Amino acid sequence: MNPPSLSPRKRRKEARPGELLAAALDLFVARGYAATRLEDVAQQAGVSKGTLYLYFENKEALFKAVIREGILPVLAENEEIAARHEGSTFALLEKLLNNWWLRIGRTAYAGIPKLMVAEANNFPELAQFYYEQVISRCRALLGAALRRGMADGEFRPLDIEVAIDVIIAPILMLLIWRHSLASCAPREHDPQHYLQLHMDLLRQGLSRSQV
Amino acid sequence: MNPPSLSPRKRRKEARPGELLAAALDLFVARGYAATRLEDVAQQAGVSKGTLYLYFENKEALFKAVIREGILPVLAENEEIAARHEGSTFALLEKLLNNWWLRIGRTAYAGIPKLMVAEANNFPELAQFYYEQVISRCRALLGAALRRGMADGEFRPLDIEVAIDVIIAPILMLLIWRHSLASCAPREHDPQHYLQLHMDLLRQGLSRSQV
DNA sequence: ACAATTAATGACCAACCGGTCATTAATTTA
DNA sequence: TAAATTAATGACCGGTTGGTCATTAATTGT
Repeated sequence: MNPPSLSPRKRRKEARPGELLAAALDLFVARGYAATRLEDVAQQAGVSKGTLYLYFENKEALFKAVIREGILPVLAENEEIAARHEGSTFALLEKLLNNWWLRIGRTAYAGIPKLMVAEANNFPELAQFYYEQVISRCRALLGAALRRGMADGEFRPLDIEVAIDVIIAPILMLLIWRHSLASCAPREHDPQHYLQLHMDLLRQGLSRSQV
Repeated sequence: MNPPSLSPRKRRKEARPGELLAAALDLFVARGYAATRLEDVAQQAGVSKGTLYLYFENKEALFKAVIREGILPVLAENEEIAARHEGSTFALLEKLLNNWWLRIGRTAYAGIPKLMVAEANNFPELAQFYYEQVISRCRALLGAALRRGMADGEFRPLDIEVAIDVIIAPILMLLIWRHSLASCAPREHDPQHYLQLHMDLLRQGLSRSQV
C-alpha cells in the first residue's frame, strides 16, 4: 500500500523510552492528559503507536513515568539543599525557590501542576499518585522550614499547614497562569519579577520583628 | 418501541433554560468542559438531549450562558461596593473578598476558575470570552483599589499589575485546590481560616508603616 | 371536538481514540 | 548465508459523543 521501505525503520531500543517521554511531556503539557492522543505522542517521537505500547503498558504508565523521571529527582535535590542549609530560614526559602525555578519553573515540567489540577477529578488514580509522590513531599519540606523559622523566632507564629498553602499558592499560580489563560492576556509578566514581589511581601509578612 | 406515554412528557418552556443551566454548572464543574456529555446535562435537567439543543445553540453557547447568568452579576455587585466604599483601602479589600466568598466562593460557581484554567488551552474561544468578561474586570477592580491605597500612603509602593496577580493567587488557589486535588489530601482545611491567614500576611506585607 | 402549533423525544450519523495483534523487517547468531 | 530473534508497524475493534432530524404528543385556539 505504501512505497516499500520508504520509512527508515530503525531499531533503537535504548533511545526510544527517553524520546517517548520527551514527546509525552510536550503534548501532555500542551493539551492535557485526556486530550493527548497516544498516536500523536508516538508520531512526535518518530515511531508508530504500536511501538509506544512496546515500551509503556498504557497511557497511565506513560504519564507516571514522566513524573518519576522529571519531577522526583528535583524533589530529592531540594530535600538535600534543606538538609545541608545553614543560615536564616528565609534564605533557605530563597534557595529552594531558586533551585525549583531552575529545574522546574523555567522548563517544560512547569506545565505539570496545571495538568494535575485540570485532570485530578477525572483521573483519581493519577491524582493519588501525584499527591503521594510529589505534593506531600513538597509540603513536608516547606513545613519543616517554617517550623524551623518559628522555633528560632525568625518568623511569627502561624498555623503551619495553612501557611504552607498560602505561601505556595502564588508560586503555583504563576505556572498555572502561564500554561492556561496567559495567552489571552495583553502583556506577559516577568516571572522573576513576580516571584521577587511575592518574596518581598512574604519577608515582611512573615517577620516577627517589624523591621 | 417504548411503552406509550409512560414518560411524563410535560411542556415547560419557561423553566427549561434555568434548569438546564443549573445542571450544566453542576456537571461542568464536576467533570470539566470537554468531559461533560450534553446528554448527561439534559438528563440531570430532566429532559432529552434534543430538548437541550432547542434552548442552546451548542455546547459553547451553553457554557457562556452559565458564566453570563452566574458570574457577571456578582462582578457588577463588587464594582458597586468599591464605588460606594469609604474608609481604609484594606477594609475595602476585606469587603470585596467577603462578598466574593458569599456569592462565588462558597457556591457551585467556585468551580469555574479551575475549569477555565483546565480547558483554556484546548478551547481558546472560551478562554478569550472568560478573560474579557471576567478576568479583566476583576483585575481592574483590584488594581483601582491598590492604586487608591498607595496614593494615600496606606500601602507601600509596588508594581500594581504584578501585585494584583500575587494577591489574587492564594484566593484562586483555594478554589482550584478544593475542586481538584483536595480529595486526595488527608485533611480538609477550613477556607475561612485560610483566607484569614492570607489577609493577615497581606495586611502586614502591604503596610507602609511597620505597625 | 378538531385542527394547528410547537415542545419534546431518541434513533441515528460521523468522527474520534485507547488499546490489540498479526505481519513485516532490521539485527544478531551460528 | 541462513535461521532465529525481536523491534517496529498500522489496520482494526469497541466504545464514546457532539450534533441532527423525522416523529410524537401536549397544549392552544376556534
